[in-house]
Amino acid sequence: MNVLEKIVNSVNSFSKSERKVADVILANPQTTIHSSIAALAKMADVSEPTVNRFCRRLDTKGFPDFKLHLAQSLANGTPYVNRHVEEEDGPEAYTAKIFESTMAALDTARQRVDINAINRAVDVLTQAKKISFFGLGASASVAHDAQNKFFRFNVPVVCFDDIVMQRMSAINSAEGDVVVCISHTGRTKNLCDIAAIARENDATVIGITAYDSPLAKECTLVLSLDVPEDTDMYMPMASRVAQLVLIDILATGFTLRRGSKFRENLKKVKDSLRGSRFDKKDFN
Amino acid sequence: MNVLEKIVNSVNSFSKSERKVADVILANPQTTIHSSIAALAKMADVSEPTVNRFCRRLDTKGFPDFKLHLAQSLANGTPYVNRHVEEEDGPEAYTAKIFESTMAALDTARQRVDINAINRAVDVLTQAKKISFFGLGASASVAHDAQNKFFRFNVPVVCFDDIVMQRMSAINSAEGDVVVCISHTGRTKNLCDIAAIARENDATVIGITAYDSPLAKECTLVLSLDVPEDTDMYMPMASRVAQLVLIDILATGFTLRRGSKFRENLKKVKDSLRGSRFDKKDFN
DNA sequence: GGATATATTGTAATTAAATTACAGATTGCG
DNA sequence: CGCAATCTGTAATTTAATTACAATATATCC
Repeated sequence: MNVLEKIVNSVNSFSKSERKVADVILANPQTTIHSSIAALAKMADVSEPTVNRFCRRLDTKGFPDFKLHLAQSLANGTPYVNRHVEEEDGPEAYTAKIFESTMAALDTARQRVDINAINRAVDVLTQAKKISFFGLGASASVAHDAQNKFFRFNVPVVCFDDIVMQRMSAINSAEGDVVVCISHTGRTKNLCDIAAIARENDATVIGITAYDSPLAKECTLVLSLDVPEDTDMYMPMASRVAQLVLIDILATGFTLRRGSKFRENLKKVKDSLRGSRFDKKDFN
Repeated sequence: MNVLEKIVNSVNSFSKSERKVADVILANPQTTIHSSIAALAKMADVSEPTVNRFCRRLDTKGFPDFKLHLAQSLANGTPYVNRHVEEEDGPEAYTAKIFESTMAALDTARQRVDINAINRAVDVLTQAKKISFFGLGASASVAHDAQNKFFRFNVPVVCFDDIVMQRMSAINSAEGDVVVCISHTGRTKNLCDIAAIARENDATVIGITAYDSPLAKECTLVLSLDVPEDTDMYMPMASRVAQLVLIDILATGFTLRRGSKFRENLKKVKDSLRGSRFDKKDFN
């Protein structure tokens, strides 16, 4: 385990002086790895053996060994152990924290995601006559993104962020159509309705939502992410990124399933954009 | 630069004995970081001062410092390798690869992002009379997401993914207004026009785009991400995720700047959603 | 080709750093 | 309040790293 995390986790088992050492190290991990035990002891206002004991308590052989571990932790990219943004964080701190917590969220998402479900979802999508992406509020932008990606596959794709349009679209769905409902909580009533309506009309409903949620119950197939969300900010952040990555995965699975000649189709779409863009070289 | 790479690169400038040291280190880097200078000297069959001189030649302060650098290189070398999806990948493989390459992209984005620019952007946003988010195609969903986040701050926020609406909105902008233009390549002609128009009308234009692009040239302030994009798939993936995280960061900076009482405002917005949702406990 | 200069390497001495042993201080508990 | 257990610091010791210098090898020039 990462030494920095270890320090934070075992803060309780430290003695008073050891905690002083921990505080100094956590406050300036970068300087610590370039300090001698004497310098660190002075900074923490403790004696040198105390620092040494601190190192040993963390299952390292001594101070030099501890510095080695610390250096590796820092390189690994976890300077800010506490990944939650706090009131007094400066731009440097909150930027790092948000990047890191997002990466951490993606990491857990990767571990928890159900590959089988993904495979079945790709199956269903490749066979779809029409694909609809529905999301409300925060999840609407994810739906838009999905539309943008699947649209390139030359498949009928629809995306609505308006309840009424979604409803009409759901009522008009038929067998062979696939409806993808996106909601982090899975507790948005309107979206549950949409899922139910679509199913009643024989569409296959894929839910990108929390497992065991009301929405999940209405779906044919559930893709759950279960990302830990920092609710302090009252804004969905990591969950939405994870949803986007999931969309990427579905789109990738789609193209792979369709085979190589299909990929030329994608290139055509991309090339079509050329006219609307400045050339890569000759501007300034 | 990575010490290991440095060793490989400067192999030519080493003397005979120094090369012996280099060989031993490259052969067992892991044991090296846990060895004393004496042990390493013995392994390489050279004297201790030779090892020390070797370390100095690599711009380190001495042997302990060298070990520190080496430890960091080793940790840095194996986070998540940027792995490209291949034709024959199964669901398990491409799922893992996409997660990992996204995480890798976020990692480089974090390292390259300009904290100062972020801070200034937050500055500008907190003082804005009106905030507009503009994106086209793939970047439209990022703009939507931004709108969704900043909307909660009770600031006038506007978001258009339609060129005509963007144009009209840009023309109507005035001093104190902030226009955020989002484009991965920064070469979308229409968006460059929008940026120019907005600036002519005294708005502050923030570009979330490639550094040194035509769009960047039209902006007051550029937030560049420079994420390596896997163009094999002909779909923007990692770049969009990075953009989203950047929006998260700006939004977070915004709330922090506004202070704690402001955060209650966010809670109110969130609570307002309650009526549209199923209760957390009593369904099934 | 040999003599001198230059660079390289090693030995031994020195210095710096880390660790240990032990004593004094503090805290908790009866 | 006093004893025991746990911390903490001082000083001694050990270990590791560095420096100074000498010896050796290598290159250069006449």
